[in-house]
Amino acid sequence: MIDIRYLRSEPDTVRGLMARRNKPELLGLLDEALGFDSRMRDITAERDAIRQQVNELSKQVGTLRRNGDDKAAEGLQAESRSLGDKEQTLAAETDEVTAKLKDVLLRLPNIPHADVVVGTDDSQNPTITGPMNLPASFPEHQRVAHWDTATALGILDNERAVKISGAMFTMQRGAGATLARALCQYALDSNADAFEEIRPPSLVSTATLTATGQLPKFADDAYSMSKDDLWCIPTAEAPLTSIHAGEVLAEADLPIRYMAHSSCYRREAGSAGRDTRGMLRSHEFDKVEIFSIATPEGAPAMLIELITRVERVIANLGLPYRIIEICTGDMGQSHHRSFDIEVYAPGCDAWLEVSSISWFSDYQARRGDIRMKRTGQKGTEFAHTLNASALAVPRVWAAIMENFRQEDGSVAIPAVLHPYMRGTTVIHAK
RNA sequence: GGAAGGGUGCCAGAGUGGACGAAUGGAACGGUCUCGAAAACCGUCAGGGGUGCAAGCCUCUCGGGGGUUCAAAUCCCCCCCCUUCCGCCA
Repeated sequence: MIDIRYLRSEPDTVRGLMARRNKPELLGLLDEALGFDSRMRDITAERDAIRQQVNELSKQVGTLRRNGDDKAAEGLQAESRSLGDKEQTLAAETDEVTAKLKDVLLRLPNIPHADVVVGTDDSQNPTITGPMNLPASFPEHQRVAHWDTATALGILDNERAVKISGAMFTMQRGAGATLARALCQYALDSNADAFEEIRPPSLVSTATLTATGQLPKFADDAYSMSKDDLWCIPTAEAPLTSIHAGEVLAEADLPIRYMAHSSCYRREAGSAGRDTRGMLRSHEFDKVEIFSIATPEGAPAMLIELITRVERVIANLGLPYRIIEICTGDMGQSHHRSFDIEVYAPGCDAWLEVSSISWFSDYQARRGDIRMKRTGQKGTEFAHTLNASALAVPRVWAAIMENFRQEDGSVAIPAVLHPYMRGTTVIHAK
């Protein structure tokens, strides 16, 4: 959520920053929020004034009763009772307007950082690093789609995955399955120097998915279990963020660094039929996420740290990659500033998004009520959250199949993964 | 899933309708004392919302939500969570 007090005190600044997202309807939402807020404060003030009178009368009733003056007490009770009726009407209206305001605020996206490049869509995302490791040209034997290579090697069996679960599910076998797991282990080990490993729940509550921003607006994208009011996590970001929901953290304990490997579940409601072959898009995939809660002033440095860490993980695999910044028109709902790392896949002839590194400012913290207390100061403020996919398995797996395919159709495994491959350094057909 | 007992501030813990946003103890922080520390003593010590230049004032919050009442931590209802026992189970 954005800060309603910020919007209230500097509406034009917020309008200006939000306009950079190039979504005109957002300005209407801002005005709606301002309207509800103004109304809410008016009736709250009125309601509280009546409550004050009721509280005072009740105190007097108590005193009169104790002194045995029941007749006077009854008079005051009657007076208080009629005030109570008025209070109830106002309270009902307050609740209604508050709910409306909250609904608008939950749907409003985050305010982009002032340095984010303005654009309308992903075609305007600037490349800020690279391309790195990109050869001038690729030999023919690398111009083969990973699904063909992997199916021929017997390490990808999507046909049976579809039989088991339906369209857009994948299944790796043998060295292919080992490779998927090796990538996770490698990504975790690469960040274990500073990040505490977490094994969070994969099924989470509505509140948890609301904190990170998936709900209420993107409910169709998530799998839900209506019997139990639980949701399958689309990313470990959700449970990691809510670890400290409702807590007040000491400034001295920040930044907090967590990492987690999890399966991720996505309905891909808007993209049925797209990227249906191979490993580019599926309903269930594995990912290692790195996550941090930082102070507002510590957040920019943490963003750099996350980018640096993810870049190192990808670069050490030897894959061609580039880093792009997400422009205002392409930014996600919760993002304050965001970067993607893409790897090049010569077989598909496409840049594949394999990691997203994001700074959420206090947007998620406000939704999840994650606060911090400054050393030696009174009061609290919202912390900042940031996260990055350290490694999303399927597309990296696919890029390895295409970049390291050899003339005989086998695939060489990057050296950094060898420790996790049970001795396999090249995947040959069985 | 069934039964019983619980959920109060940073922690422990009192509070069963009115003087309670909450006794008492501990912790923490500030101070006095001290060369310094300990002890002792004094003080501070919840968060949200509204309002105000500010000091302050008002309001809400005792797991969550509803209800009864002039008045609820306290009475009633629903839900959640924790503990123990039983059942089931990898």
